[in-house]
Amino acid sequence: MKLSMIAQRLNLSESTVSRALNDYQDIATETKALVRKTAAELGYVPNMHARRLASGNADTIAYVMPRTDGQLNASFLGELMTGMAEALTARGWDLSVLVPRSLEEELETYRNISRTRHVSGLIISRTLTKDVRFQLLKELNIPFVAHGRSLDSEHAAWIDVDNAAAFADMTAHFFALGHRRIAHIGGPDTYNFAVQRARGWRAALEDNGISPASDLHEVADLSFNGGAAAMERLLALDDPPTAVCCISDVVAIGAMRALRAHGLVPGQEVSVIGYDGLDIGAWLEPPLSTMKQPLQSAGQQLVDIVTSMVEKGDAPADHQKLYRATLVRRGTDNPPSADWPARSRSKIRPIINKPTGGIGL
Amino acid sequence: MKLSMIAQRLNLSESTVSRALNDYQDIATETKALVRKTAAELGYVPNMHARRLASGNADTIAYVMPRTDGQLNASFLGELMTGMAEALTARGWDLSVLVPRSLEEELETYRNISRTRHVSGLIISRTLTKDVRFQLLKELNIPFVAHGRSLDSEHAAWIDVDNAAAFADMTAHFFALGHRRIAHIGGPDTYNFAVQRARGWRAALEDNGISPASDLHEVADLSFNGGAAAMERLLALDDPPTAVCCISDVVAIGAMRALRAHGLVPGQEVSVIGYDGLDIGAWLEPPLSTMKQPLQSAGQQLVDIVTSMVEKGDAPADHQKLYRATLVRRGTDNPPSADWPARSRSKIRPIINKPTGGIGL
DNA sequence: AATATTTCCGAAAGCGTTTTCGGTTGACTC
DNA sequence: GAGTCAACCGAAAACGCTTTCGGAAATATT
Repeated sequence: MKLSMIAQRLNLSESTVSRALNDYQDIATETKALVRKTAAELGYVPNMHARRLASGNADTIAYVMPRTDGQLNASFLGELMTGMAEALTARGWDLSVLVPRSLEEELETYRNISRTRHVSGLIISRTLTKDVRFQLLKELNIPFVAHGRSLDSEHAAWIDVDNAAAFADMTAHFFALGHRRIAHIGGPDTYNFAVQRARGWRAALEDNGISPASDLHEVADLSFNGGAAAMERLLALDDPPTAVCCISDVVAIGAMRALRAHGLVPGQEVSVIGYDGLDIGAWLEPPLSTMKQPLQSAGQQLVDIVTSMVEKGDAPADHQKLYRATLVRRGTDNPPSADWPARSRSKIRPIINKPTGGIGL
Repeated sequence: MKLSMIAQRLNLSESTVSRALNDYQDIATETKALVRKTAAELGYVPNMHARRLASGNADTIAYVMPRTDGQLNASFLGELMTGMAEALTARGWDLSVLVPRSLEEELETYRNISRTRHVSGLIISRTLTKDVRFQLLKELNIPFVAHGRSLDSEHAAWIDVDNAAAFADMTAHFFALGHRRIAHIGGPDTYNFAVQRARGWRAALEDNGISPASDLHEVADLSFNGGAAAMERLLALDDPPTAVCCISDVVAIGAMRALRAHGLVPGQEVSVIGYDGLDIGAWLEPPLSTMKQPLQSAGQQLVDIVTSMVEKGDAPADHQKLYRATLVRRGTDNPPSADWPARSRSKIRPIINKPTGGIGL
């Protein structure tokens, strides 16, 4: 089933058939209809590789998947990729997945793409505060959109959540509940969202006349263990916090475990709010409050943006979109408790049972 | 940077250069070395589309991603895809992702692939008990490997976990702990793994001289809510179980919630074991015991199999591999409690607070 | 009615590889 | 020293489509 067969069958030239199928303007409307009809009848499907070789377009978007180092909130991944795949297949494009093993490999891959152009556009994620990829991709002239901002993303296309606003809201919410010692368990500065979230927390405190104590700002690994360890450090303070803003639900869950290990109940002595809106949070004891971002359509969005850039050559900076996260109150955010930390600190026991990886049968 | 340029530079023909780079036997070793050296120097990267058009090979494996309907344990997804992507890039192949919207669309996609061959092989997942895809893909002569078996997978390539053995182990473990009323919360029969797991549970009971009571076999949605609802039904029984084998961690987590809602503690009055080995389980209260399957290398495995089938034309049935899941004891599997269900059932309160989706700020 | 425009289609040159098929060499055999 | 064989390389035909360009027919313009 090649183009030539349908040409032969209709006594037309290949080029006419090709242009008819591609909706060129210089083909008579009836001819187009005829060609399309017989193409459908014959079950013709163009050969992608031939088409791509001839046209020079790859019709492929590659998603650069972050490596699953440690606990990545991969629930996220499924939704995102579903959105991307759907939007792309609707256009007849392909979704390809790249999982570079290192930054070097990633950059090298980009150089290759710029040579062969076997990928039309890229979607990158896990943006760093200082992220060399923005510069390189711009130089290489590869259309791309980032899921998350960076210091280097000023002239790039991106969609992101307003992390600062989200954490400002979270902090203000704690303040409104009556909390005054509001801590923040953040992440490494290398992640731009970590910087932004810390900034939001700090700004909200200052807005409410509180100067952010540096000992209330913990930096954690973005993992369960990281969250638990950070919370341990907060509890060891002379004047521990009554509320904690966690950079992610995973970290918050670790923090909750640390609280329980000391005989404390999350949302009672110490309130906790996470971020990401993971479903699992609703099933914890007590259910974890969180900030939910609207990522159901993010995949679609990202695809729309990058394909538009590829096809119409849009300026990257024309595609920058900021979303707002919303608070989901579930059970771990409550007014401060009267007897904390006033009550005897001796009640704080050391960790009892650190969760292990488990014991084989 | 095309093949011709490097040919010209060396005063060789294009075909010689091509064959040198592809390691043909009829090219002198020194020539090969020379060609490769200058190719590297010039930063030559072959044009994929040209190569694929000419050779007829797509060098692409497509992963048919299950739609994220409801709570899919997507943590799984990240690891799996990472494994696949790594194994493929090591070979210079591409990973493409398909997310069909419906079964019809999926089958149609396969027919297209068989026409254009723009995908060399497939990796399918979420296999159903009765799964038409096996038959179709075989007819279409598309190399593929399944992640999970089916009634129709006899002559196909697959890797899977021994679900029956896993649930037999789980059940036997409960028995060894002293439990006699051991329930099973399973999934819809359409999923083959649900059938197998139920079978394992039943077999282990019979092996231990217990005839599986049908009211101890619940079928649930594979979701938190499904698990909770199923556990509710079990608790409403005149003679409720003392232990529950759950088809997945997600379901088990829902079940735990239902227990708590009745003032019961998982692993105390009623023991619970899940399946999937989700990390999150270790951070629940109490930590959820589970069966862990070795899926870290599953992606790699799947790729190895399907590429081997594509390249060497291996018989599908030569690639069937069964893995064993292992029990991870964490805290919800304990000997039965003396005062359950003997103690007054009146203590079982109705549900207090069903977790909600949360309330917006 | 002659010229100028459209409208529509075919010819043909790519796109950058792979792969088959011979054709030269030079080395080996007897 | 003629014949045989390997070893090595080039010519050329694909692979199936896109796209430019020019030309013929049909229509519009003067």
